[in-house]
Amino acid sequence: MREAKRKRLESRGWKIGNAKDFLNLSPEESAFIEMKLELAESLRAHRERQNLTQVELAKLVKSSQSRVAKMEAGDPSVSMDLLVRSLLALGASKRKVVKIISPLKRSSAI
Amino acid sequence: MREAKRKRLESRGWKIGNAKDFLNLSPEESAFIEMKLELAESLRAHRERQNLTQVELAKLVKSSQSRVAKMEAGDPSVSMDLLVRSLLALGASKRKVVKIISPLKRSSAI
DNA sequence: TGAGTCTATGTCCATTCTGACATATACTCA
DNA sequence: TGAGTATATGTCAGAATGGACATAGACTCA
Repeated sequence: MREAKRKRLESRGWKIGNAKDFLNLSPEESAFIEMKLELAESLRAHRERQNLTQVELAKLVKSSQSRVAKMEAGDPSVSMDLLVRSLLALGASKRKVVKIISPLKRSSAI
Repeated sequence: MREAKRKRLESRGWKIGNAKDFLNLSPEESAFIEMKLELAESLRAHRERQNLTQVELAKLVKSSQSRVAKMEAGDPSVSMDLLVRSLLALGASKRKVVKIISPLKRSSAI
């Protein structure tokens, strides 16, 4: 719990300041964290783009809302595997932007 | 042990034939496996280009020869995290790695 | 032939990650 | 106000993955 919290804070630090040497991280470690954060942001962006809630995405990837929240928060407890899998699931998802437009044209939206 | 072997064979199958529906894998699962195999190949390529043995690479990434062998073999027991970390440790650029694992950019799905 | 080197495979136990649950916060709307 | 909905955070038991070890196979060289 100590370590977990520290790591989470570190991630946040990266997200905001993006300082090179925020803490004693090797270049590879930094690159790895940055990649995970990019995936996390991308995940949120794509989810919102498709007007899905975290609960819906969770169902889509057979996970839970809380884990989706952690994915998007760049929580250190989520693996790159899970992030990538989720992105793939979102990409393959055929549920579209229908929700907003549906009153006008029902169902036609792809 | 049963399941593990099955998955390993599947991976091999993909590597060779790259048949779409070799076994009942969803498109996302297939894409994910293919990504891991690309990372695995890339890892071996990088290592060999630098004339390192598996033992030396293992030392570099604080792992063991057997695990390196499994990484390069695309064994299902190795995570994408480990593959990416190892590639970065070998000096692969973040950009290059992202190119392999960033799903939605390459598959055009939104 | 046999020793040396490199890689592959199986197994074990410890560490890490995951889904699920509980709970809290924030926002909207009536 | 309070109910409804969406997201955030903590926790934990079980699943997935990790390093290490043993061992086998393939190859070279003397």
